Amino acid sequence: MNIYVANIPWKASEDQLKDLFAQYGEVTSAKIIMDKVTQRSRGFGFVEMGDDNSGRTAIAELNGRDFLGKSLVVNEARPREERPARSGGFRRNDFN
DNA sequence: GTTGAGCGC
Repeated sequence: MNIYVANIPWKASEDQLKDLFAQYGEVTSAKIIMDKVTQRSRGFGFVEMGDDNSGRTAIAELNGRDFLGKSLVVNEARPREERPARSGGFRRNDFN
């Protein structure tokens, strides 16, 4: 279950985020997105949970909840940009 | 040492 977490305070770390979600289920991995150049916290991150049910529970319980003084925004994450290597599949002009 | 809408490489 991929979960998108926004409105994260800049003082928060991945461990705190993982610990926060671990209360509602097994957290496979927690990651806070940092800036590419300055490596500073962008204020949002992603949490992956083992159980989809626990993930939904964590979303329902942590969405809008206070976290280090900021109101968290928790939602289901969108599928990441897939990195097409050399997938022998369809091409965009195969319709011709 | 700063900032606060938004989706990661």
